[in-house]
Amino acid sequence: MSSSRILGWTPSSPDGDVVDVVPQASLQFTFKLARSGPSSPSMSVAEAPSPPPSVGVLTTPNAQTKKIPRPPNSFIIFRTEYTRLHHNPKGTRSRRDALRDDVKAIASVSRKAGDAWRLLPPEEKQRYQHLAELAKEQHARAHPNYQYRPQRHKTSGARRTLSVPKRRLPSPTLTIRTVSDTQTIGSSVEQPPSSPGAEDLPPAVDPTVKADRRRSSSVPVTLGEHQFTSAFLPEERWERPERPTQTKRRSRSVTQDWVSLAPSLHPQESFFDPRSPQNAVFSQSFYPPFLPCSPHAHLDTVDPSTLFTPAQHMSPLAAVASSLAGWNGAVPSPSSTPLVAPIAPQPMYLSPPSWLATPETVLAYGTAASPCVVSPIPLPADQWPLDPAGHYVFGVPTGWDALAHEHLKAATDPEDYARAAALQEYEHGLQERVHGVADPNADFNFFGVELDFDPSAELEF
DNA sequence: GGGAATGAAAC
DNA sequence: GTTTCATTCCC
Repeated sequence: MSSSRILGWTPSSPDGDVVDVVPQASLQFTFKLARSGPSSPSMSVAEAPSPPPSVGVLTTPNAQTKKIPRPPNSFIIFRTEYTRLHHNPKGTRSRRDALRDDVKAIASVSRKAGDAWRLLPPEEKQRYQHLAELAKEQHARAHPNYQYRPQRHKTSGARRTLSVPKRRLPSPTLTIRTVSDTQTIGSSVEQPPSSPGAEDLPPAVDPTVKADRRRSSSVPVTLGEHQFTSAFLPEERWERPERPTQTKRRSRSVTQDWVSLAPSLHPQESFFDPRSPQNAVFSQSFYPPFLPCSPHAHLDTVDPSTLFTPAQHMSPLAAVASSLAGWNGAVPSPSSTPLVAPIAPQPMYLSPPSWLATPETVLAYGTAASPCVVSPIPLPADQWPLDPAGHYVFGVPTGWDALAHEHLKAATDPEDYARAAALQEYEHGLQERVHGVADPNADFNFFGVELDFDPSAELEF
């Protein structure tokens, strides 16, 4: 049984940590940490992209003030995601968009986020609450002695003598129906959720007359916008990548039309507990359907360089997988490139800032030659969660994937779909590589593998 | 730097 | 019940 080495990097250990990849018989991919490793010669912190933005628990205590921020609550997480999706940085938006934004500027982001939050279906809210709980637990792990101590009697406090919430509206009585209730949806149904990817609500005008901000019943209900009820995206909205011909397939995978995967793509409860990774359950429904073939096929039509832009969403799973497989996204000639091709060392840009990381979410910055640089952000490595065997767990908390799914849905550019599909393809392709055959029933969102090969030998680590 | 949102936690 | 603060954009 061999073990390959993965160089880990964390902010707390700029020199890097050597992580031993320990092949196990289980369907888990675990890392065991050794704290004495040298940093990769081909990967320095300076080369690495900036760590993704944090969501409270991920924030590093300011080195100057050493103030430990509070863990974010569910709404804060939601709002962060909301603004990330709705924010159009000045300078990158079109004149038309800028004009539209100026008009919309009446309502603040927080206001709109609040509206969206109130209209969020309970099940989606629950997910954010779950994320908040996760953040809280992780926060507690990272800061065992932390205690919230709000500073009273600050200058700003005197101003709020009335402490009347400026705009706390009663929760509207909503009838939120999901797609499964399609048959009963009628004119009295409210607009489905304004989850982060959903459409903006009309801006608030006068707080005194906004007690009921429910949409008019005349607003047509848009099906398929529910985060967890649209495993498949509407054809009219999404342009699926053309299915490559079988001749493009170089893997040994079984032939599997994506349509036949449909029954397995349905909303389901998902969770990931690093303390019991064997019980991890992941849902396939977070991603749109994809074509079970090599990603290279899709790269025919998608500029590989765009796969690694900050706007791209790549699962940490895929990132690590890519690194292990020696694929950095640059596939100049798909027709002549084997499924997994050794690629000249070069920095990979695998840190889309849209990705949210938790200690359980391993982000990878890597190169083809230096396996990959693993970064749990920014929890110190010695505080990573351990599985019962003392290994560091590599996994993807589903909640964050759900957010990623929102990103995908928010993207109206069909190319985004293609990119996502290509990345998903890659995970699938790597699974093929590892297993020899892609399991159509496998959850490709969770890359659980049996390491029955020696990656260090094959990839010359 | 204040305001905006909601929720958790401390007073 | 009241206040602070977590995030992050806008003004």
